[in-house]
Amino acid sequence: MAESKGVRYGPRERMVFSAAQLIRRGGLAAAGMREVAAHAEAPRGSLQHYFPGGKEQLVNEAVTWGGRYAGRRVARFVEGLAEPTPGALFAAMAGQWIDEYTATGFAAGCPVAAATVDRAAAGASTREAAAAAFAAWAGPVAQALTGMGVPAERAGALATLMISALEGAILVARAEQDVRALTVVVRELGPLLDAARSDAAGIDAAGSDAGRTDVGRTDVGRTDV
Amino acid sequence: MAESKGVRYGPRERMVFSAAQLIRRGGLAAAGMREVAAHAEAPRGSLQHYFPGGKEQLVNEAVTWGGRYAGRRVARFVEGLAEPTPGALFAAMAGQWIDEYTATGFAAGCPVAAATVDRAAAGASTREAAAAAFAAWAGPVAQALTGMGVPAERAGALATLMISALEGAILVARAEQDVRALTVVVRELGPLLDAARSDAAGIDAAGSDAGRTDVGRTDVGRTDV
DNA sequence: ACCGCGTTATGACAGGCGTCATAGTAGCAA
DNA sequence: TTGCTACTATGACGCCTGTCATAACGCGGT
Repeated sequence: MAESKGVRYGPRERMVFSAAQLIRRGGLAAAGMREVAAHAEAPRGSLQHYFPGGKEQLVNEAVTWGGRYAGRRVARFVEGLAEPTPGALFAAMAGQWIDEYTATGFAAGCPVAAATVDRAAAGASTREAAAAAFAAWAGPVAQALTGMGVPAERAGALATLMISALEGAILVARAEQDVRALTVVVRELGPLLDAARSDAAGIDAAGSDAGRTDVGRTDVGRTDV
Repeated sequence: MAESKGVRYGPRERMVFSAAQLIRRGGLAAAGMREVAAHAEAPRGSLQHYFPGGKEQLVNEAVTWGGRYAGRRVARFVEGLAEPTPGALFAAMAGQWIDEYTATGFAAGCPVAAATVDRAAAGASTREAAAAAFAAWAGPVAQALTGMGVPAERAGALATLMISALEGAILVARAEQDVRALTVVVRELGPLLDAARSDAAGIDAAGSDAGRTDVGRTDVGRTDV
């Protein structure tokens, strides 16, 4: 995104991208090889050329891409925040999903989650790709938290909490076809996250709008996943 | 589970049960009709007899069963808690998964999550079954929270938060093949949940072991899902 | 004996899947 | 031109899926 060069993405990248999209919508079963090529407007014959490892390779690259994308977004979110607090970052992360769901419906979820659900039991390589994707996502989050004053030894745990709550809320939201779960976790988790800053002593009790996190549109970055 | 009557489950129930098990492991694609019958040791010909609605009906019943099972477990957890606090309930819920994963590995996840990931975009009926399953789970949780002193208007939100965080942590745990995410969400969320009790004023700041939640084995109920 | 009904058995069907073999095209290099 | 390489095209293979049609079984009722 915004790679700024005028290059059209090549067929290989488009197929990885399309695979991620289709996985987002209906799991691994919905991402048939023929359908991926069609969705990417790429020649079917290129599949065995670019992905000699077959579907497993394609899926793994799609999952890896998803993790890297999420990680890159975190940095964007941070620099787009008016008041950089942990709760505000979490609100921005969830806000991306809220925006997508309200704008275009609840058709798609997280590709890493789908790959985990469908392949965690079998195939070690895809499971490892999913774990790496979560790590590539949690890393920037934890780093951002430390930058906001959260003690380093706590940042990793809070990053895991944020990602877990977000993934779960995405699931519930898709099932309910309602962003309620997403707004709820943002509202309930915001104060906890903000209170984790080491310089935020004494503001953990109800009051204090200092690190107040709003639930709503974020307008940070693009939602063109 | 402990239905106490000596009746063996009929083939119909066994097939629903087996479908849920297989979905837990590899998503809807891993729950083929023939395989469900084999896993349930039920005659293949009974499938079209008991489930004239085809796979969709079977899956929906499996998802519904999963939701009801989770809801029933909540009541068991509550009555098994030494000190009934919201954080302790959450620890017990996550503890069931920690126990299963440490004992038998990370092969299986939540069937409702898998069904949501695989069918939320298509097929409205399965998506509705998933939403109903989450509701059948969140209801008892919210009720238990109010019984612990959480204001009624907050209990629903906290139940959603608990379920979301748990579902997400299950995902991350399976990807990482490590219960870390589960223990982390329990530890980080416990104080927040306990502080939500209306009679818990002033104990939200670091100290107070009153509602301390331990992460670890729970030994509450069976894990025979 | 006979019927009726709930249940099971079995095989076939069409369709989709991932994979592969094989041939073909385009473009650059010498 | 010739040759080499990167990429594309196409059809077929075997396998598995969900579904259906059809027949048979078992057993209680009368």
